[in-house]
Amino acid sequence: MHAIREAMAAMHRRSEEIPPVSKAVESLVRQVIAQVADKWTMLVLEALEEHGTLRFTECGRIVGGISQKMLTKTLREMERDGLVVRTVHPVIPPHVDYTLTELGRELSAAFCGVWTWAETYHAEVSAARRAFREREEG
Amino acid sequence: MHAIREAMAAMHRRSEEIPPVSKAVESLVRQVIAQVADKWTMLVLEALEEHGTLRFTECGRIVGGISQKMLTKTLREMERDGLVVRTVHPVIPPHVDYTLTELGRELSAAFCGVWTWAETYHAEVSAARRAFREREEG
DNA sequence: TTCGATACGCACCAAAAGGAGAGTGTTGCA
DNA sequence: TGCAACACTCTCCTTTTGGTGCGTATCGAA
Repeated sequence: MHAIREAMAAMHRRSEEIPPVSKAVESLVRQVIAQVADKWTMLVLEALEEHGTLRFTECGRIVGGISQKMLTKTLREMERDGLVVRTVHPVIPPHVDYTLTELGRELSAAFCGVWTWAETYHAEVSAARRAFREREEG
Repeated sequence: MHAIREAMAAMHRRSEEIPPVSKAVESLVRQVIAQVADKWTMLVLEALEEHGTLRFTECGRIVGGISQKMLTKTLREMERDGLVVRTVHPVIPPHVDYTLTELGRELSAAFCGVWTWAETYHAEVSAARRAFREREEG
């Protein structure tokens, strides 16, 4: 799992010089993570995974609590990163739909663990928060 | 995996009325996800998972590129949510260290899939971005 | 003739995220 | 006397995130 960091650490041990190519890959992985580890991205990903192909408004309704602006932005970024395909049907009124790519489905599967964690442990998190607040106050 | 949503959908089908208790759980899961699906949280989680117990400055160095302010904030929130334990050794100069709890280790394991995805597919994401840009421009 | 349907774009604004740099408190060492 | 060490905190500032509401295109239906 942490092959890149380990390789970098080994190189670091050998020469104190981290070659720029590894740094580039590191930063790319980080950038991808930062992009993708986003609330709306996760929610849209899950909506598409569950419902297959969705239209714009439909997607927004299923995700819930997202503004049109953020939905547009999130979907555009996901399209740019190759997670969804956007298909425009040139009819009136306009009809656009979104489907996960294989890459998107893979990411969705990867996030599955985090969803499971949240569903399993949300009570523990709540308890921890209460305990923390009491420690702070009392 | 999507037990809550499915249960809610079923209830919705039956009565058009979603009971407040399920809504509360839903929103809690969402809140936990939103909190935890954060760039710095993921990075700190990984640093602690790999290195075990870490001190403040050490943790910041390993994560890399994080300001003291954000490191403090992230660690406090993780402590509040029961992901890390903060131990203060009352010596001079001060010595504070951070360790993952069981809950934190579980979350780290859950995120493992996302790290693997990023390491596996970052080249595909880059390619998709290039293609997207070319489509936009050309 | 005007309204509704769809998938946005745009402008304006508030709030939060995040960075840089200075300050703090105590002790041991030079 | 004065600096270094650590783990912060505080202030000031810029950037990003996110919300609201209005505009737009076109056609069919009322």
